Amino acid sequence: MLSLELIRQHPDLVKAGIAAKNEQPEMVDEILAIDLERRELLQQVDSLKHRRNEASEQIAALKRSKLDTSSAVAEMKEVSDRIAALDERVKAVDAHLRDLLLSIPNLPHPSVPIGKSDKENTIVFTWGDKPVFTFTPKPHWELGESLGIIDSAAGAKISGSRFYVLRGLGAKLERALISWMIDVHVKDEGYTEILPPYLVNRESMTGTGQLPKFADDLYHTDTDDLFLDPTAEVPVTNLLRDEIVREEDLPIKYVAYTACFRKEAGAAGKDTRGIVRVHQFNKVEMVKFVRPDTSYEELDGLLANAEGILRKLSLPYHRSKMCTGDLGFAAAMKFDPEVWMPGQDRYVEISSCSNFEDFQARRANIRYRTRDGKLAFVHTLNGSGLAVGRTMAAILENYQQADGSVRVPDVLIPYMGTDIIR
RNA sequence: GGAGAGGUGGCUGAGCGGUUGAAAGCGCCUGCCUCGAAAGCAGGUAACGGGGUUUCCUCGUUCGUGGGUUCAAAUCCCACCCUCUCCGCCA
Repeated sequence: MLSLELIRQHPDLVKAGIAAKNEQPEMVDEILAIDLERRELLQQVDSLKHRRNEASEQIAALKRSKLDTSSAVAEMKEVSDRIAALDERVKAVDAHLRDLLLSIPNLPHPSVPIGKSDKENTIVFTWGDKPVFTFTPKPHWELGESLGIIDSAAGAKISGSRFYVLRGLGAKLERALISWMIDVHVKDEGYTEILPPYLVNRESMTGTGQLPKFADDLYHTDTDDLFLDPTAEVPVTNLLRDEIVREEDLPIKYVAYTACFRKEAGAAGKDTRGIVRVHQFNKVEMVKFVRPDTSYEELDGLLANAEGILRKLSLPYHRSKMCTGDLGFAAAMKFDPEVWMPGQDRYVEISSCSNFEDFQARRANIRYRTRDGKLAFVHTLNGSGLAVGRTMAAILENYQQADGSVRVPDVLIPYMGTDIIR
């Protein structure tokens, strides 16, 4: 959510930012009109309420001196009726204004390159040497099937398309990755581990920005109006919703594993093979709450933490910087580390690290008290560290051998109890 | 699922139709004291929104949420949500 004050004072700047995200800048004019109407209504109703408050005191005084109050009471009854009518209009206008404000995207940071789509993202740098094979490397779905560790047919039977079953060392590798990633972030990088609920309420989804605009991508329970997490970002960020933290407690750094559930509504026909685009996947997510003046520094740290996992696994990757058109709804700046998949001859997004500045903090009302006693919104950031299913796919493709077996990366051997999957 | 208790400021917790934006305590801030600190003493300390002569003044709203009664609601009534205790069920 943007501050109304910013929209009032710099409407053109806000419009430009919205346009850069390929959204509708006309919303700004609508907001300004409604804001004006709201303020006019408030002036009327507030002065009536002032009168009512004064009259109430007079009536109380009359009663105390046992005098007649009937004429004053009759007059105030009329005033109260007018207040009720105006209050109803204020309520409607407030709701409309709030709906509009919740539908406005965050503004891109001024340094983010303008661009229409992911085609205009830029590669910041590339790390690692691509593995050299004496044979044609296979995609992970072929390896997974021949090794008997990824079973897409079983997933389709028991759930539907875009579901899969892991078996044996495949299941163990997934579990090993989750444990190891969390251990790295906790032991080496100072994050606190969180294991949150997978089902969250409407307020939480609104707080991080999934609602109201992206309901189509979410799984929803009709009986009690709960939503399945599309990412641990949602429950973990909302951990501090409506809270006030102390400045000296910032930054607060959480890491959480959850399963993630996404309808992939707009992805028909895309990535239909393998396990890179599915309705349920595992992810280890890092979430930070920081002082506003430090948030871009903290974004660098977050990227280093996400990419550290790739480096420890010796997986080649590059860092992609999102242009304005590919930032998404809530981010002011975003980088996607993308891992090399030799079996598919392409890079695949494996993490996404964003600074939301105060956009989520405003929606979720997450504040901190400064050392001189004032209240201010924190900045929030999050990044995958990493998407676990895609990490497994990258390991299979990068560590495969001529006979179809897969070496286990060194750091995972203690977690796997073996150095080879065959 | 059944029975009961309860949701009040940064925190604990009083209040149960009008003088309560809300006692008291804790915390925090300022001053005195001190070489400095602690203790002690004195004072201050909610958020959000509107208006203005915009380091301040003023008005309004807010006591879980939403309705209702009333000239007037933290206080009375209704519904819902949440927490705690006990019972039932259950991994």
